Amino acid sequence: MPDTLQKPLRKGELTRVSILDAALAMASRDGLEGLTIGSLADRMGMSKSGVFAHFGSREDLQIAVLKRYHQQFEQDVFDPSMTQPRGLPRLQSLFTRWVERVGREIASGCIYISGAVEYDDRPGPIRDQLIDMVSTWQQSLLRATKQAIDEGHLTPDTDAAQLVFEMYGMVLALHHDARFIRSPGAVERARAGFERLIASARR
Amino acid sequence: MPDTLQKPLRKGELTRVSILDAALAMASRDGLEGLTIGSLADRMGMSKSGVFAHFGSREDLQIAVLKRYHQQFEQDVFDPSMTQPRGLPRLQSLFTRWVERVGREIASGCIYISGAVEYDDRPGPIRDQLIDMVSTWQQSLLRATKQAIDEGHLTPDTDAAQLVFEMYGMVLALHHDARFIRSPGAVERARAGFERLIASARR
DNA sequence: TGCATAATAGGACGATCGTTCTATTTTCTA
DNA sequence: TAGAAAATAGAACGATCGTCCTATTATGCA
Repeated sequence: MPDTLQKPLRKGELTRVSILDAALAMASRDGLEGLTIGSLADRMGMSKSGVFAHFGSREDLQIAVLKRYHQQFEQDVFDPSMTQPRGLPRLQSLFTRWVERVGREIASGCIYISGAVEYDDRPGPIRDQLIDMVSTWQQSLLRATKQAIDEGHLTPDTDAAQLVFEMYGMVLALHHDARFIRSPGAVERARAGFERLIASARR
Repeated sequence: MPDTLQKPLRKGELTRVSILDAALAMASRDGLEGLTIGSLADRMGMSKSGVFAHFGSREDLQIAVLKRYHQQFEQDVFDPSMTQPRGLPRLQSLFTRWVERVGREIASGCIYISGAVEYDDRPGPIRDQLIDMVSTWQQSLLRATKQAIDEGHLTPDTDAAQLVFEMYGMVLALHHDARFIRSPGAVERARAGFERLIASARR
């Protein structure tokens, strides 16, 4: 094996990751646009320029945060669901894990959702990156839904894209009610809505 | 009638309203937090201090924008629906007018929805005001749904709060897909979702 | 253990923000 | 129409932002 990917393991690489984790936590709470190098430096106990040096620009930092969130999301929601049998079980796993994650994120917030509002009218690399990630996730849901139809778990006349639309709405409503309104029971409502949605497409 | 409410009709009052309209348009596009006195002054062809003088502070301006949005929302969605017979017709009118409005707002954006994300973790008077307005709207939907049950248009075992939760999710998904993803047909999906939702609660 | 290099600190920059102060112009009224 | 009051302009303030430049400290390899 040629040593194309050498192992740097330099100290700087470690602090870069820990900065990224702090930035992810802050961006989850205050939004990607609320992420500021000064406050990030305070949180890290570093100087502004010390933090800045790890990323070429604030925009590069924001994109790095986005990629890290995506990576954690896939690892937490997507990957384990792929071990489930294709069709309805896999689709249910995707949704359940998604809802559980957003439920856990109530105190911090989902960057896919907050980012969609922050960048719906702000063109640039961050918006492009975000749309790419969210679209990928929606495509995964769509694929799993179509497979559930192919496997005969859902009726053949099921509108897969419509079902994904409503699934997404369920999670958006969960995020809205739990995080903004702070009304309890939103996780259960999202689950119940999904059950009803599947039930009406099953037979 | 005592002249408790005299008619000032001063010029300042007129420009205040036109500033407010410009501010509403800008806040719809860029969010309430993106609203800036400098850019607002540019748009109005006025000086910063000239604009500022009409509102005691930026926060007061933001709250004024919020109240104006609320007023237009009620006038556009709520009020005309109240002329419909109570029960399902009224509920359908509320949802349809809501969806139509958000559909029209694709180029600008709904402040209730963007504000929910902007202020889900930002305490203060703006958040309080926003929660008050959104809660009022949700209560209106809940009341109309309960009336539809009472009138026998929906089955007695219908979970009204759950139905409102899913209605809200449908509009959030519409806003998300239309404004962020820019995928066409979201308005039709929201309508179709509502139809299915009502159909399953009808018999 | 020395030394090149990576990592970080400190300070300064221009820009933009909300806000305040004062001066000037416009509007309304007696 | 003169004069008080309202509306607006202009400039300056302190704060914060991202970014750049330079000096200092820490790291890791020969």
